[in-house]
Amino acid sequence: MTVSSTHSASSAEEGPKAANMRSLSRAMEVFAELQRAERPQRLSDLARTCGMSLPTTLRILRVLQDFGMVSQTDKSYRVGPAVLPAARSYIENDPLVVAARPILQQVASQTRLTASLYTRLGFERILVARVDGESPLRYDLPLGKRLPLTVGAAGKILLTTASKDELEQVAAAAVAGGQEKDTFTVDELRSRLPQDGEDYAYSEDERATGVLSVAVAVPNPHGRPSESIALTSPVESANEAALKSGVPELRRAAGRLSELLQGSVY
Amino acid sequence: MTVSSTHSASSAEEGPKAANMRSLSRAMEVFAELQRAERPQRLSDLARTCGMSLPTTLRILRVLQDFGMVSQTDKSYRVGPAVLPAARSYIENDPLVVAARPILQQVASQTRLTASLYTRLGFERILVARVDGESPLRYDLPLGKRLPLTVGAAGKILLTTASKDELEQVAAAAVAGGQEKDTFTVDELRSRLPQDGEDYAYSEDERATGVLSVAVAVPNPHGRPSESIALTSPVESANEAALKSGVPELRRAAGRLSELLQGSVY
DNA sequence: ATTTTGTGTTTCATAGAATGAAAGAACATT
DNA sequence: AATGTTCTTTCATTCTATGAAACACAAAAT
Repeated sequence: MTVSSTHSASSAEEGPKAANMRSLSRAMEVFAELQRAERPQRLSDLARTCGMSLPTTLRILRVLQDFGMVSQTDKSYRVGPAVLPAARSYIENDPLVVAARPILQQVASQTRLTASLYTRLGFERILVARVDGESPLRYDLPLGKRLPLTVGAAGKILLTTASKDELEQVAAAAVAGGQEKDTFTVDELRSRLPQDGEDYAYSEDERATGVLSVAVAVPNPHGRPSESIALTSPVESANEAALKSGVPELRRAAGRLSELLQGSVY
Repeated sequence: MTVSSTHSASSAEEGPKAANMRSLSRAMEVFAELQRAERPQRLSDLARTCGMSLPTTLRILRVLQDFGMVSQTDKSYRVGPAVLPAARSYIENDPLVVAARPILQQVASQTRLTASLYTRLGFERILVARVDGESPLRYDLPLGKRLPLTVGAAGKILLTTASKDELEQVAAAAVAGGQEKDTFTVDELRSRLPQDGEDYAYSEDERATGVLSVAVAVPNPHGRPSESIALTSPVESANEAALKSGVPELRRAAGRLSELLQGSVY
């Protein structure tokens, strides 16, 4: 029963990184940097940003390219097409995501709101499934979008059980990531989080203006949940009370999903 | 001006693999195997299938897990959520895919058929963009789907410039992948491909029954195209003539996309 | 043309990381 | 409990990953 995710901080700076598999770790950093960059990168850029030598970076890119994880045109590298089948595989085969879809569907139709499943990754959360309610939130499907933990109901609820130490890391990461201003403190973060005793989080105009949201965590055997489900609505079509009335429904859904994390099943 | 993709064969068997970065190559094989499996895998399964020792496999999984490329629940491993942001990054930032969208849109609206962009990956092709015409082909969005090269217009057109040697590899891979029967020969494959002089391929009931398709390749500086665009329709709403009348439009679209592969642009 | 500056690529000796055998823990099954 | 299986850790050895340096190439500057 493990759902761990160590992943030491590190963005541009040096991360004390996991001891093992240096070359693989570095390769993943290059890959991550390619995503972060959002545009084709030259070899020398990548080498500098990732803090490794040109030959090493080149060798990494060549192998990743062999597997389609990286593409090259002329002298510039970018994320390659192999990530698409990988994502498809995740969406279609991940037991939690697969199980979540009908459950979200049910929640959405009962509440008539948009229901989403997030999973934590490092110091962010990722939208991994969504079923729209009556008033969809956006035109594009934001599946796979990286969102902060510190903002928005579905992020905050994942932090309620975090240790002081971890909150500090989260706060630091948020500042480093530019999502919070430099003066952001752990106390300020903690004040946003649900009070003890509350098992849901609420947000209003937090992550996006005009958007209301409630979220509950999906319990797992560790007591450190890494998934949350949320109800979201544009401010025009719902109010705080309407959203909060969906909380019991959310709780039930979370409970059902939680069973999948107990291990026993698969 | 390089768009290479060496990627020595290898599925379950030993591939003479690229000499470099053994650990990284092996890690990518584990990752590929996780996708192929389509269900959570145990450590020992992965080690056996990939032909590596348990400790090595374990170490690889741990690192991949740190980066979210792999998830673990209990004793079983699966593809992790980090692939979603990666795929998103690809779709939103890859210059070719980004440029293709409006072009496919135009083709689709002019022909009223579904227009798709495929890219070759190893001995398969992957759907990387699609714009539906009047009669959409399916309910689900098959983005990232792996499809054979040997079947379907968009696959075959990518093989027209292939060397005899490469065709042999393709044929062998198709047999090994179970998409073709054991007796499948290079000549049989070649007979499916467009005649010399034709720059488009046509297929009918090939990859899927009731589906017609024409495709052209997107030329690149090597003369070994790895992208193709296709028009597709269910048999009920179009016939061969209707599809083929879209070929000029496809050619123009391919020409525009081709410019992006000339390198000079970025 | 010639130099300069900035890249990318290859080579090579060395350090140190990746490796598998073996031993040791956890489990599961009998 | 006892057996068999799978997972995990340790550790000595090997071979791979590494960066310096030399080389190649291109673009810009002189």
